[in-house]
Amino acid sequence: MSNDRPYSDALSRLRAAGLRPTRQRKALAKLLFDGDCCHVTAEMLRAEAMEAKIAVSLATVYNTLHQFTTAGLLREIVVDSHRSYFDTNIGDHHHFYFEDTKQLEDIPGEHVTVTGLPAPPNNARITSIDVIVRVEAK
Amino acid sequence: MSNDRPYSDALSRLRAAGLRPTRQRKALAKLLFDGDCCHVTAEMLRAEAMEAKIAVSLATVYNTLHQFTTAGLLREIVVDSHRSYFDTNIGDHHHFYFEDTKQLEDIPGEHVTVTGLPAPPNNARITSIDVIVRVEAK
DNA sequence: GTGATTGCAAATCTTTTGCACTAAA
DNA sequence: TTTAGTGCAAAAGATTTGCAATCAC
Repeated sequence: MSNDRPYSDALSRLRAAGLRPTRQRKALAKLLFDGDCCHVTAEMLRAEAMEAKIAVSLATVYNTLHQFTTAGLLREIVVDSHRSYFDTNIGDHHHFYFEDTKQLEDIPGEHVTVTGLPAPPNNARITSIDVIVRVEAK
Repeated sequence: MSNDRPYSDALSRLRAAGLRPTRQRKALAKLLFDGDCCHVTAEMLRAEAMEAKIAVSLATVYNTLHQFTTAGLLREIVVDSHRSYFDTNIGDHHHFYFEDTKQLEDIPGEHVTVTGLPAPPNNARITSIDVIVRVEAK
């Protein structure tokens, strides 16, 4: 519990996920999990990396985001047909989406309940229930 | 209430929306609103049109879908970051999304209720609340 | 006739892929 | 050393745009 061990944290997340901790993955994990931004697109993460003087190609950013998502470290949020958002908050929650600014904001999941849903057709299994509240500036 | 006046219906929808009833728009409106398919992508509608021997360019299909959406005749459903779906059902309802087959199915809205939502931040106004239930074959 | 609409092809944007190169283990 | 991971540039989709030709009114 020292004042500075974000790096080892990113490292342990990678190890736990069985992902080889390469320079790029460690750097991106650090940006994602130690940063304050929890909703990112590939382009945004790429920009953050460049700003932090970390050399990562866009292809690697995409690969990494998907690997992290598959590993359960990230969650993909679908709110815009042209852009993929990834969320570092993998707990149960929903989203406000500001259509003007294209920004996402978490809605804690504990209190949100969806009632009245019918059973899925042809005994399909529910993967997830996403609630997107689209808002615009008044 | 004769047995066949789908055409005039499509026509009146266009007129009501203030859209000039061109050959393409009438044909697409007919396919959309008289057809039994209520969730389409641009590609799907294009294919339907070609099958019906209606010459429409893909660009016009896109333009038309957006014009119809803006006019309130269609609603865009965001469930997949790589494809835009348009829904001819503009009433209050939600969706099942079959991730395997990439198919949408309506969930009537009357009985579905979302409770526990906080008020939107910075007094933003709610545009819509979308509930997507993602399912996969068992 | 005149302005809206269309078609086509090119442009754009996001995301994926192939493959030679590099780096973990 | 061996295998996974990376970068780049090219490919692939989906969607849009520019502009001349065409159509509705």
